[in-house]
Amino acid sequence: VTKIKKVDAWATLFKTFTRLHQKMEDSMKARDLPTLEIYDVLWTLEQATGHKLRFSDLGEKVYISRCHVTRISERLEKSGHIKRVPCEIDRRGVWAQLTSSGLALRKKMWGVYGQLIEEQFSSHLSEEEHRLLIKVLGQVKIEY
Amino acid sequence: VTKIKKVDAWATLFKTFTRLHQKMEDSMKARDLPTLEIYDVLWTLEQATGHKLRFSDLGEKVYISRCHVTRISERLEKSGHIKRVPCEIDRRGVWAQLTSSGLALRKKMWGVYGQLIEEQFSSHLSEEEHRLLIKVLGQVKIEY
DNA sequence: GAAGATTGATCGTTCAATCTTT
DNA sequence: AAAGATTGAACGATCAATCTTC
Repeated sequence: VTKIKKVDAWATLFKTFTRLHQKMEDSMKARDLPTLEIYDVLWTLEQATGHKLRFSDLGEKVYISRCHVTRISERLEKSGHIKRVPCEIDRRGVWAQLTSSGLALRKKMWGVYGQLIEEQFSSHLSEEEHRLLIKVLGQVKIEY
Repeated sequence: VTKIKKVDAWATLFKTFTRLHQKMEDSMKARDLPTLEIYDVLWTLEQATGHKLRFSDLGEKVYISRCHVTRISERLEKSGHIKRVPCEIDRRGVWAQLTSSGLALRKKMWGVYGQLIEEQFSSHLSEEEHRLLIKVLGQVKIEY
């Protein structure tokens, strides 16, 4: 058993993820589809009750800042994939409401994204290895 | 043994890495240090023979585009961390030459970065788990 | 005063076009 | 013509300041 450097595990994680992610973004763009970040936003809205979330909640779920949520929502509204709806309960807030066009886009994106995950990632791993990854990476809790 | 969804492994990888990375970038910025991408550039130059690489080679090693290399090098030269040296053998090319100030910055960054890797990542994993991650993630070969 | 969201300004990244050398 | 690098323009992200509502 040879002694390993712990930092090599981090380096491997860094490089593997970064290149995989880059490759997927490239493939999405090549098909004129939005980024995976946008996919995350659409998917998060779809899962929410009523297909809507307040900007602040949306931002927390997908880990992006307030003004970034505003800017992304701006574009998504322009393209008709969400609608901004004033929040009646708390008039400071704004709902991001997924439209049927937004739902369709999410599904269309999944057609490509899901295939990329299979081809570029899952196909290289056994079921046991999938399980292991979930377990090991799940142990990593970020401390603030 | 419960059946798992393969996509959950990808989702875990995605979220864990993204948040870890974000947290580290925040910590670097909080100490007025450059991004991890810049760290990668400096470290790659330091490892190269003569502490220098042509822009095109540098770009390939750190997986960034030509014009991105130009822009980053522009800033690194302004701050004195690299020098642009015309390539004599092939006059189309330009060397990025690490300066002593650049080397010092790389080391200073490592003081923080190395600690972050330990605190936020390695400390949550056993040695065996480190080894496993390297093996499993190493199997993932990106296809173009 | 604090929380939610927006805006103008700034900064960094990316695209397409360009220039030089091979 | 192709490879290496650069540049202006467009685009996207981020910061600080602002506005409204709680």
